[in-house]
Amino acid sequence: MSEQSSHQRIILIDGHAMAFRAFFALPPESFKNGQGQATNSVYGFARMVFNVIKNEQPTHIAVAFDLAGGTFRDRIYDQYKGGRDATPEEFKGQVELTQKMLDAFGITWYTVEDYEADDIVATLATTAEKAGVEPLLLTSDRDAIQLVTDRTTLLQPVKGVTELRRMDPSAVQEKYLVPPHLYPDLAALVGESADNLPGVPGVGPKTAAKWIGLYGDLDGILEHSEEIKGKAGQSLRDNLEAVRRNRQLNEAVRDLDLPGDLDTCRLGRGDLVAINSVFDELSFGPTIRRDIPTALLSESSQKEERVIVANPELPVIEPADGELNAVLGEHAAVGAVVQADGTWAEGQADLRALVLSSDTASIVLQPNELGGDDRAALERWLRNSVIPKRAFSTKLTGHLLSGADLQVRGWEFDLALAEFLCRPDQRPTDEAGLAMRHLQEDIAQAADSGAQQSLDLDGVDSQALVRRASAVRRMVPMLRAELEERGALGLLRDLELPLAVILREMESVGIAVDREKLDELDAEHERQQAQVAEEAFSHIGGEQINLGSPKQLQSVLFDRLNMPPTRKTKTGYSTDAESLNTLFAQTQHPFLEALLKHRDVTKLRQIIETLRKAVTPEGRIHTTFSQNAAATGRLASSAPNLQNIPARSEAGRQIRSAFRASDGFASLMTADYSQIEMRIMAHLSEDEGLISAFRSGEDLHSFVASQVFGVEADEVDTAMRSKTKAVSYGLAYGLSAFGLGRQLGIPQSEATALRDQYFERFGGVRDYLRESVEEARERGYTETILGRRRYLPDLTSDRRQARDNAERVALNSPIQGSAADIIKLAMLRVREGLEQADLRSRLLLQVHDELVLDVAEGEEEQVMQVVKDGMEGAYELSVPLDVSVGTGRTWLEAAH
DNA sequence: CAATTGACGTA
DNA sequence: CGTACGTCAATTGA
Repeated sequence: MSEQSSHQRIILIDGHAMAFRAFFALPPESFKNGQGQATNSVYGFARMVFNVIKNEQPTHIAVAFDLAGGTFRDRIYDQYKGGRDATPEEFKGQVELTQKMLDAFGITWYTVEDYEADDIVATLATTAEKAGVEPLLLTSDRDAIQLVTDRTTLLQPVKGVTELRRMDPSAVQEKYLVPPHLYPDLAALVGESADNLPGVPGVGPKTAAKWIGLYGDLDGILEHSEEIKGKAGQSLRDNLEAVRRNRQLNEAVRDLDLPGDLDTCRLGRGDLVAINSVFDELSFGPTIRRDIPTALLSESSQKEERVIVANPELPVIEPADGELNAVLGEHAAVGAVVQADGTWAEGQADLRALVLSSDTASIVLQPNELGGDDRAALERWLRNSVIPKRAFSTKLTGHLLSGADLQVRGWEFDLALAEFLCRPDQRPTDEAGLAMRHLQEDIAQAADSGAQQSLDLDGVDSQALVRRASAVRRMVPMLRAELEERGALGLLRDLELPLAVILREMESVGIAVDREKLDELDAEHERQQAQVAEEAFSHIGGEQINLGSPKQLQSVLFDRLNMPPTRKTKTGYSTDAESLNTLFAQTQHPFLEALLKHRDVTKLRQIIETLRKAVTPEGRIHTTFSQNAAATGRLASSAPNLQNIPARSEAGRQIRSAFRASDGFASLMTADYSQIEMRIMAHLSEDEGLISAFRSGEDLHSFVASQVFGVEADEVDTAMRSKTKAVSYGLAYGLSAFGLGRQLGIPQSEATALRDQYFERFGGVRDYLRESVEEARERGYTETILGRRRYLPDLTSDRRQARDNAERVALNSPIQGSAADIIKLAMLRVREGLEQADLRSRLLLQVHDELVLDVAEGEEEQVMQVVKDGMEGAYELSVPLDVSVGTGRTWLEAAH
């Protein structure tokens, strides 16, 4: 690490001045925590800290605050800093929060009774200079200008708190017309309105600077005040006392007695657990959560690390080499790099470099360039399941290594998953996305900077890779501690981590697709789309509007055809399917029918098109499963999403016939849980009625309906059944009587009655729902059967809307989340069962309550057994888990 | 050109 | 004014 010298640098921040600026830089109404406390200033402060650390790479940092109550300056001049506007209501409390946040950051802050923040800054700057540490002052207070020297630089905020101007002695001279040490002299003459210090009337910076030029300094001017001619001279003589007072007040105190020494201010004492808990309290979002640790735990605050670059000629992973063996053998993190955009080019991503990082050194290597012995050593190391491996994303890293024909065993920690288990509502920790963004930045950066001081690995900055890998390594213990605190370590180790391996395989295998079938479907829908569009145009006078434009539709429907207004949206009236149906019921206008049909066909065609584009040359589609996208713990599928392939409409379902068993396999198998969420509801609520409904083995909704309506099972008609079904599922979603009524097209009063009737028979459900929300409110989180938590601070919000929403989430999360837990367990069991029985059949997809598999010739019976057992026995509820299985040539045929 | 919005597919 | 997602096209805004 050649560029890093032993140069030390301290950032000194005037806390009050900057907190106040931050307050005005960001709108308080957009930054509120769960208690309604404004946090905009705190947020701005955090961003400022991040920026300044990132840009200046300091080794030390400290913040100084004023104390309430006066200082010695007030005793000298009772109008000092008078006449200021009252502190804005929303600023109150934010300084204390900022201080609390700084504690979590491990940043030392000071207050000194009777003195101002500026005096603290002056003292620290003086001390630092003496110790050979370069001070950088971050304050908007002009009193700090006097502190600038050739070793001390002032960072003056220009706009907000992140846009800073560097003020060194020559910059001060240029802007203020005097050198820094004379600025207080000038300010004494000119006055300082911020401190309510009036200067000499008629004397501005130019005159003051001229005088200083003539007489050397303020003392010289005062000595020769009688000689100064003109109006300004007289004005000076009339205000000598004020000038002397100003000068006395604006002199910074440089010799305060502060606790600790410079080392107290050293950067790198942050505590991730504390940081996150304080961010929770502040309701801060994902960006700052990601940024702050990188700054506070950055390389500059750590001891230097040796970097070993392994090239073909360097035999660095030979186990005989004691030191390097230790590097690889001990707790290493693994980092990896991919070349392009991570899409499935020929089914494989392209690994360009791999970083192995330990506490003592990092090794950068290019696995594909490695010589035979080294390559073999690397393979052995990666395959050894006893050696724990960690990565930011084990799934992504696994893909990359697999692309280089390297197999990994012994994954022990995954930062992205750990982070997700701690903060499931924090959205953008999409592992691939985040890693990719970083990598692309690296690549772009490497391309930009022609001069490379670090080794260039095909345009990838090896230093950046090392920084990332060691960041991962250092973050692991912190996240682990946090997981432990939240009781989620087992969830990571026993569920998510092994699942990541399975998902990697599923993504890598992909699912076979019948391309001709897709082409066929596409052609058919294209034809239909054109036909229906013509039909639609014919009903509005032949005008060829864009049927996909809500805006154009609005003008046709509501302006030209004068149809009654529908539900309001941000941009006008809604034209969604429900609104159009309502309009059709009112107007019988044939255009609406054609439009709805056109929507249908267009949607299907889009889906088909998306799928067609996703088919690889090998005739397969590889989705990506995210383990950290859905806050309930469900998986999400993307690029393309294979969890929303049409199933409800007949036309849509045909798309499923394009998914087929792979070559060399006999059939596709689908296996799904029936009513898993209602079963979980029965389990969690311990409602006897619901439990016996499941144990009876009869149709659930009919059984429940017969209870609710008090009729025999064979007297339940379809209307009763569907109403009951709507109530059942509505309950799990926190549905209101209003919503239920709308859904069923019955008056709200009737919906209320229906729900009451339901609760009369299933009182346990009502009690459970009520109690579970209350418990969540007290604890601050909901929990699934496996202890997966979801934190819901809004349950105690005083904003109705936010609270109601959180309550619905609290009702649903344990149910949806427990279902997700169960099918994840099932996937581990199925995968294990297939391996144990030495079967070739393989998992392909998971669709929340359904698994899809490739079944090899002759394995159908065995696979069915493994899958059924694996799923049904995944978790023991107080009701049985029922799984139905189907097989067929295509996904459509396999459905049941 | 990137971000947002409306609409709609799934469980 | 029912939970959880991802994707598309049109639109908006920098």
